[in-house]
Amino acid sequence: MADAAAKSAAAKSPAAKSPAASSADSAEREFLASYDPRAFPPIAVTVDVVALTIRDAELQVLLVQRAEPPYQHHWALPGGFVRQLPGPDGDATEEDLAEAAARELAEEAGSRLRTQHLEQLKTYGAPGRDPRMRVVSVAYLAFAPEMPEPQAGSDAADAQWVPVCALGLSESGQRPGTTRKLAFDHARILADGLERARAKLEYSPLATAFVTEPFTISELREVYETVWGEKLHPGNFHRKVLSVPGFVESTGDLTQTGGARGGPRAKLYRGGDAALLHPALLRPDREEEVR
Amino acid sequence: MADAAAKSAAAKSPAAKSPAASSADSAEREFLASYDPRAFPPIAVTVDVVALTIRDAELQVLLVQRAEPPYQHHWALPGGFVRQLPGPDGDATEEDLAEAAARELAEEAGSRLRTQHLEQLKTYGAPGRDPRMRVVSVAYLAFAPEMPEPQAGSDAADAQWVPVCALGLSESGQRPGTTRKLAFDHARILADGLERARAKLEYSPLATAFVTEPFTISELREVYETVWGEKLHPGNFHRKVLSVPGFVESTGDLTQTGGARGGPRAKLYRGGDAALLHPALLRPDREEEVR
DNA sequence: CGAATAGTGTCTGTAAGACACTATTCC
DNA sequence: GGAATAGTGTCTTACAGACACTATTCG
Repeated sequence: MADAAAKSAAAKSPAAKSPAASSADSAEREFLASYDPRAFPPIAVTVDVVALTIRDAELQVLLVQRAEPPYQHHWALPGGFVRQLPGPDGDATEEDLAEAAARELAEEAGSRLRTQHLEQLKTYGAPGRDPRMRVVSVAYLAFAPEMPEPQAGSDAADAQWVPVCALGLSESGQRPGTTRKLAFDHARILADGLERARAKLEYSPLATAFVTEPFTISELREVYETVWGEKLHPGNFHRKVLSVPGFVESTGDLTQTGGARGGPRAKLYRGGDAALLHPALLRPDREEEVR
Repeated sequence: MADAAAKSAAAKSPAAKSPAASSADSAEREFLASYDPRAFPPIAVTVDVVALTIRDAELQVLLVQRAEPPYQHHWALPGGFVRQLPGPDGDATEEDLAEAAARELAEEAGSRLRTQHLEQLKTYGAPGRDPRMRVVSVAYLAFAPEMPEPQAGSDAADAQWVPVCALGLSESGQRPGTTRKLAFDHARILADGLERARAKLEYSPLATAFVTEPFTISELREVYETVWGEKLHPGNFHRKVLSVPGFVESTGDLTQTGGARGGPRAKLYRGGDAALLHPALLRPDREEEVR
């Protein structure tokens, strides 16, 4: 519906609203819509990424430190403009949104970051969310297994994994004046990303994106416990995971050693072929169920 | 992260990648980012709306007929550009994305359309999805109760409720060359909207957005049956709905008459205060559960 | 009256959670 | 040996779905 701009111009003059008039000047309006894109109100399109991982038994998010104002020195989600690169053949090769998100992640967190999953989260376009101009940001959500080292940004002032609990945001919405305050509306984007992640663990096999294969059922349980922030019953969790068809499949191997604090060696698994978990692993006691 | 455009320019010259260089010319880059928005690659931002209702016991979607090329005479989802209107005080009053979606709906379907629910669906930004220029479209999903008459568009060539089954798209993806082919990637957007709607009926009280209050349990069941395309067991459905706290609440009244083909008068209900259904009303036999 | 519908009762299979228990391994 | 963990068994409760049944209303 890109020609709606022409229609919107027509709407401002009441006479143009009649069906008879709408085809008379259609050629001109089409010309405007087709060949003068800069006549449109400038709206910048960016992508921002909520990249989550589990480090030190904590849920952590990748943040970069802003070098420029506004929000200079504040921490923000990695992200940036969707590009229109000149392609190898001289044509304008354009980036898909997901590609742009993956690129920003690689640029700002280093290419060592291997993301197991990248999905679109939500789009944020409230006027004034960027003080300089109208910016519509398409947010993505990424999951990564535990990375061996903190990320040194290759294209950002600084990049770090930060425990989400250190950011002082409650389940939904930001608590004011606590620790680090994120730039723009990134606290809200992060909160939405966290809620999405928590919900997706219930009915999708995404927990496996947080661990490296092969993994044990206990490692998988730690993912759930960390993301949900609740202790789960080890025995029941174990039985439940194995009862979901396609969630995990056995490798036949065992861990080399038992647990650090004792216990037998555990069987090893890799992710199965299920795209949806059935039955789902529901979060315990959700009486809240917003009324 | 709107200043990423400056960064992206810097990234093209390798020297600028070093942290030392990044603060030297920061003032200039900030100037560019702040005051020359038209220097950015032009990306148009539109909103498109998947507006669903139930008419004649069928799930129908609101479509408008395109008056201009490309896709002239094809049907498309209502939508259009996000505007930057001059406000009453001379300031530029900008539209929020949801406001833009609601406005397009009113303009193209008439203000009589009262939407009970409007939520963001997904954003579509693949290069080439509009043949004229780069267009990123934020899609919204709307639910409306049965409207008394077909909508005559106030700002579109033609607007109509169209049964989704007449559009020849399967559960996901479009079947080629069947009946009416939608413009752009709107068939995919519609398919995504349908899947979202079907899923949301399971765990949210959104079915009530398709009926007018007060309603009977049977009317509510028809919503589920129509959206899911499956017959449900009347007795079990009845008991289940009433067992979910806050889903519906009784008005104490009865229908004036029994069913058209016989049966006793039914109790009337209105929507309750639940935001989430617990337990959820899951779709029957979903063995597919994509493997 | 016959057919269709509103609403309830009952039974079965499945799943969730609580609890208990054994076997294995670390320290 | 003591403590912690892997994995299994069992019991209770809750819920989904199948089926049966009554009562009410339309034609």
